[in-house]
Amino acid sequence: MKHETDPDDAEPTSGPQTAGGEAVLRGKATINDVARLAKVSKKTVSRVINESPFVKQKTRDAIKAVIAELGFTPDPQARALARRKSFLVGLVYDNPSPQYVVNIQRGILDALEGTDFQLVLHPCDRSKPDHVARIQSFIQQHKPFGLILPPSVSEDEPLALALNEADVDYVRIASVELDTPSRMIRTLDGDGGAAAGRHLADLGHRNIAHIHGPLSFRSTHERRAGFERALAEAGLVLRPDMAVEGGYTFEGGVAAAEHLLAQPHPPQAIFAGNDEMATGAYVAVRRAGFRIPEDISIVGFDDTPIAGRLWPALTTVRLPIREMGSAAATLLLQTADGMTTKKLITFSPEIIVRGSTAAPEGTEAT
Amino acid sequence: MKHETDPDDAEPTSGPQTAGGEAVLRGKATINDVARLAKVSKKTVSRVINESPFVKQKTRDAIKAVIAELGFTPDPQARALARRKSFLVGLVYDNPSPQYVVNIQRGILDALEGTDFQLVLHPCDRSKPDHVARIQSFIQQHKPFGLILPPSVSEDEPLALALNEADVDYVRIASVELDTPSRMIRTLDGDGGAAAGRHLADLGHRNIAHIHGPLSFRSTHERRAGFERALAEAGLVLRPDMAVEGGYTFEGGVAAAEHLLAQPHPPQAIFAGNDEMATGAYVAVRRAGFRIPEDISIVGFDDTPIAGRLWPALTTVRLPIREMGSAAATLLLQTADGMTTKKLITFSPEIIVRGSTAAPEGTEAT
DNA sequence: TTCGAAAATGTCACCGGTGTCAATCCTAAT
DNA sequence: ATTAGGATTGACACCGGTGACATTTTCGAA
Repeated sequence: MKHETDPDDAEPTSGPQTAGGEAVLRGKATINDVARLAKVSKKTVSRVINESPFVKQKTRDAIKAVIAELGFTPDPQARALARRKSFLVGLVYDNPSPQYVVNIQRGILDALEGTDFQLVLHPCDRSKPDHVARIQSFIQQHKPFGLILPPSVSEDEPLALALNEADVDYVRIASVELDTPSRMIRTLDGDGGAAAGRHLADLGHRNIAHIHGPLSFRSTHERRAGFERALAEAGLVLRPDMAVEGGYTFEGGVAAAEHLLAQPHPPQAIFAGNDEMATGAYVAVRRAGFRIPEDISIVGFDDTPIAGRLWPALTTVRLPIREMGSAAATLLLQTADGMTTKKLITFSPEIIVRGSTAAPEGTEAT
Repeated sequence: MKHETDPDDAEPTSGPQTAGGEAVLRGKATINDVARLAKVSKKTVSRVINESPFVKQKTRDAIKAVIAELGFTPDPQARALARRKSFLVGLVYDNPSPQYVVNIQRGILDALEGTDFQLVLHPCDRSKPDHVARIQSFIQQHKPFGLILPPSVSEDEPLALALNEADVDYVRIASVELDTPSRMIRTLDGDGGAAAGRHLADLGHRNIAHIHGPLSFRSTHERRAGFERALAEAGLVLRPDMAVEGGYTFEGGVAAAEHLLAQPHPPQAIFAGNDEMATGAYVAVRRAGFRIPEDISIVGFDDTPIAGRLWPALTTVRLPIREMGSAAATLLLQTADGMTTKKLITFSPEIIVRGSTAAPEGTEAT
């Protein structure tokens, strides 16, 4: 005697006790309850849940009504087991800037809201030799529906290769086309760098320095290349001794700026590859006794929250990070709908002029 | 004829094809593979996986050897289905300070590293009337192993009540004992506020203002109470017009500080309830043309990364947020080990004196 | 009216574990 | 040598869905 195969199963017999008659949300209804009440097989219910087109409209409506009445929601674990695919979206990151990560998270969460998917965090350390293996084992165990890879993880080609082998979808967020093809969110970092360069050149600066990120980040090169291009268009060049690495970190920014200021001809303006380093530059510049922007102009990149919190507020190149995260998640979920339409979404940076840049003293802007 | 009950099942017969003889990591071994090779029932393997004490040492060793050889890891989804409990730890938050959240995340991830658990993010909006229901439905669907509730979600008593009904474990991070009993991480925010007050009083400030958080946060009251206590010990009082709310946000901090500076007797020092608001105070103070710390001293609370990035660096009350997150996760996982030892872990804040505070002009510190 | 292919629905095993309870194995006590 | 009772281990159903494939409807064409 399993379930009662009684004749009167037309009544909402068993299942959660229906006291008066109102729908019951207690104890969680299962697909079996729905099937019984709708008098169809659980497979058909399953079809309705999964939006299969092979269900007669009338049947579908009836089942949906029962689902609504019971407040039924399919069990993610059971589905995951049967499908060999969970409802988790993994964010795999290794990024020195916490602000960047939070915003990506927010964007992803925006897109995931209302879906069956959940965001799981999976930080990694690319400097460890086994980082790819760790991610592989994460995938093998948890079978995430997909992964989102922001920089610099997105630029990890060995990882991409491994991911292609493994059975996961993923969307990468990066500033360039990458070797391994995949769906991606692309940012035109070069344009951003160019905008920064143009802005400073337009203000009349001639002696401009650049603090860039780690050479292992593609964005480092993109931003610098765009920047140099703009300088060139203004008839300027980035002197080798005016380009210093700052590791995309605050501390790196401080050190790099100190180095620049110690030069025989300190720069009038500094373009930092991200806001963190720009913030570091603020500190170094102040420590050295210079004023911002009167003595030295500073431009950042990313427009993370700190940019607006500094004094004076930081002129920076805005990247719509949250929107990018959201777009990445949306792209990833498209597969779920079956329609794999877009494969690449491009975002353009935009310069946000605030208080940290001005024409050099005794000069007028162009 | 289910499994082959053949005589020669001593050989590693089926399972993943053992080509030469080396262990196979492909295609993920299951508990059945392990059971077959170890010549025991899958239930016994299950016992070993779950550290059941009722397995003979010899059997256990043999099974462990097979597990190692096969590189077997149990499937979280299958376990979750059978146990009606997933391996997810949910972080439910609604906190205006992103820095706080990131650090909690980091701490949790530190503790979860190496365990079978994954961290899923579950932001919520306490101002929405259905926020408790949403969390309930999240729990019902995903059956998280446990939740971690930082402020201000931790102070949500209706939520706590609902959680007690539901079948979830949770650890709260808060600054006071709460009505509903539960395991928790507690911070002595009062002591922190007192440290800030003492520091400013010791420097010789007499006219001290306070920008506090939303009244709906317990920490707001704790911090203020401690602060006032310290002032009282120094023979000072916090005048009502010198206490303004700043919503724990940057913008709120700016507005609150502007309000304070517009008073007939602007304060010589400001204690902000968190670093975000302190950062806002920096901006307002500068806009008004005052210097920090020469004209006005500022103290923050939390010691989030921005504190060290400001110029001058912010004197603040440090809360070991990351460690707290880690402790919360550890507390949560204790249940997993069966031994529910500690129920409360207390962290004490500590004042970090940096460049934003100094004796008022023309005065010497005590 | 009849027939065949497409449309709709159902059957049944299985995903990879765990819970319950029965069966078997030991070991010390009789 | 027996035997009771705890220590181990196994059998089997089940968690709540999905996949592959079989079966039944449905409906236009012959």
